[in-house]
Amino acid sequence: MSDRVAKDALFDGFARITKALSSGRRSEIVDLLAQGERSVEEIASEIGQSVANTSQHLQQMLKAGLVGTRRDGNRIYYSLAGGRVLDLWVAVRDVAAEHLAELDSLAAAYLGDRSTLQTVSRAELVDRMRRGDVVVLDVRPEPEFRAGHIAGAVSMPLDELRRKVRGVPKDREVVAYCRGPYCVYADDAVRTLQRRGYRAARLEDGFPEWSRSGHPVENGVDSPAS
Amino acid sequence: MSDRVAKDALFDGFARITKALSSGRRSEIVDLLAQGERSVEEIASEIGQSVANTSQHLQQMLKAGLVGTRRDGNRIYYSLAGGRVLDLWVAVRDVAAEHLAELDSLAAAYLGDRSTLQTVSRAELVDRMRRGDVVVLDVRPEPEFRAGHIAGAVSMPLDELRRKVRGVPKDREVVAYCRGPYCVYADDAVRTLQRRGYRAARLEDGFPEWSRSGHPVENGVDSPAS
DNA sequence: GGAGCATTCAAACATTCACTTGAATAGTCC
DNA sequence: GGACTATTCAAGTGAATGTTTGAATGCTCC
Repeated sequence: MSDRVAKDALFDGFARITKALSSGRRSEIVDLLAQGERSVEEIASEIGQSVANTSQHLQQMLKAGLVGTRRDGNRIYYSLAGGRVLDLWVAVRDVAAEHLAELDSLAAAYLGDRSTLQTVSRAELVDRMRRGDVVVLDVRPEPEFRAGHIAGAVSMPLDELRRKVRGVPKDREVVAYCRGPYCVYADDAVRTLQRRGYRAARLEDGFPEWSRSGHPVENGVDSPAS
Repeated sequence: MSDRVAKDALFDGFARITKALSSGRRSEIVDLLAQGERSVEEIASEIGQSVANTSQHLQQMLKAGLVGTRRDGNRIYYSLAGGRVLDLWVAVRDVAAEHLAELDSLAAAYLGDRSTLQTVSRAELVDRMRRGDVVVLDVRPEPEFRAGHIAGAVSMPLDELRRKVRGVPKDREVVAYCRGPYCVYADDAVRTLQRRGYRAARLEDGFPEWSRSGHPVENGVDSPAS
C-alpha cells in the first residue's frame, strides 16, 4: 500500500490539532481565550508561567491554527481562531468528565466540595429570566463583562460583591456565572451569598457556552440592573 | 495563589484526553474504531504498525478512557468508549479542516484530485432516498456493513463492485459512502462508476456521522436492494 | 534618533515519546 | 496438561517536548 505514507501524513496533520491542546498549560490558554483576546503578558500571568514560555506555547497554537493574533501598539493580542475551536474544547472537557477516571478527584481538589452548590442549566436560566424572578450576576473581572455578557446580567466581580452585597436585592434568587464549568468565581460568589442569607445558585457552565449556544448577549456598557 | 498546583493538575487532566489523540497513529485508531470494535491484530494491520506498538497505543487510550475492551476467547476487542468520543474526533477533524493551513495539501496527497467528484450531504441523501430516485451503496468491507449501515443501503465492497457493476441499475443516480470524509473507498467507487457511464456521487462523510446524527440505521442481514 | 516596552528567539537541560526487539502472560483447544 | 494464539510487558534507542535563562527584535513615544 503506497498510500501508507500519505495516510500517515494526513493523520499526523489531524494530530497537530490535538497536540496543540495536549499540554495542560495550552488547555488553560484555550479556556482563558474563550473569554476574549489577551496579550501575551496577561496570558502568562493568568497561567502562572514565564512570558517566554507562554510565548512559545502560543506559537505552537498559532502554527496549528488554533489561535490568531492582532497587533495593537507594541502589544500582541491572541484570540481563538473561530467558534469551532471552542466546540473542540467543550468536546474535550465533556469526554474528560465522562470518561477520564481521575477527573472527579482533580476537579474536587481544585474546586472544593460542590455538593452544597445549586446549579442552574442554561435553559432553566432563560426560562427564569423571562419570568423575571431571578437576578443574574456576572462575577468575572469587569473587563470580561465589558467584552460580552449575558443579556440582562449585572457586573459584580468577586471583590466588589463582598463590599456591596447589601445592594443585591434579596427578594429574588441570585444566579451567578463566570468563565465556565471549572471556574471558581461563581462557586465563590454563591458561597458568599448563601452565607449572607441569599438564595443563590450558579449557572452550570459559563459565558462562552451561553454565547456559543446562541443565547442573547450584550456588550459594551453596563446593562440596566434588577 | 495556592490553587495554582490544583488548577494545573486539573488542566493536565484535560490534556490527557488530547494527548491520547495527539499521535497520528492513535487518530487513525479512533477513526477506525468509529466503524465498530476491532481486535488488536486487526487494528495493527489497518494502521500499518507492529502489534506490540499498537497494543501500547491502545493502552494509552484505555487509560485516558477513550476506548473500552471486551474479551472474546483469547482475543480482545477494543471499541470507542462512547458517542462523545466520536463527537470529539469530528470536532478535531473540523478544526483541522478549517484552520490548519497544510491540511488541504495533505488531504490532496492522500485522496487525489476530488474536483470531479460530486458530493451529497446527509440531508440531501435523506431527501432523495425518500423520493426513491437514488441507489445507495455501502462500499466498505462487508463485515462493517453487517455491523451497521444506512437503512436501505446495499453492501458492495470495492472488489465486488468491480466484478458486478453490471448488476447496478443505471436508471437512478448512485450514491456511495464509506467510513468517513477522509476515506478513499467511496471516491474509488464513484470514479469506477463514472467510468462505466453511471451518474454517481459520494456522501460527503460516512457511516459514523450518519449514525451519530440520528439518521435511520440497520444492521445484521443484507437489506432489500433497489 | 534613542529610551523603553512587549514579544520572540536561541541554547541548554531533563523528561517524555514512538517505535523496535524479544520475552512473558493469559486464554483456548485438543 | 501441553501446544498454540493473541496480547501485554520490559528494556533500549533516537527524537521531540516543556521549561529556564539571557539575548535579540520590533514597535511606540518623546
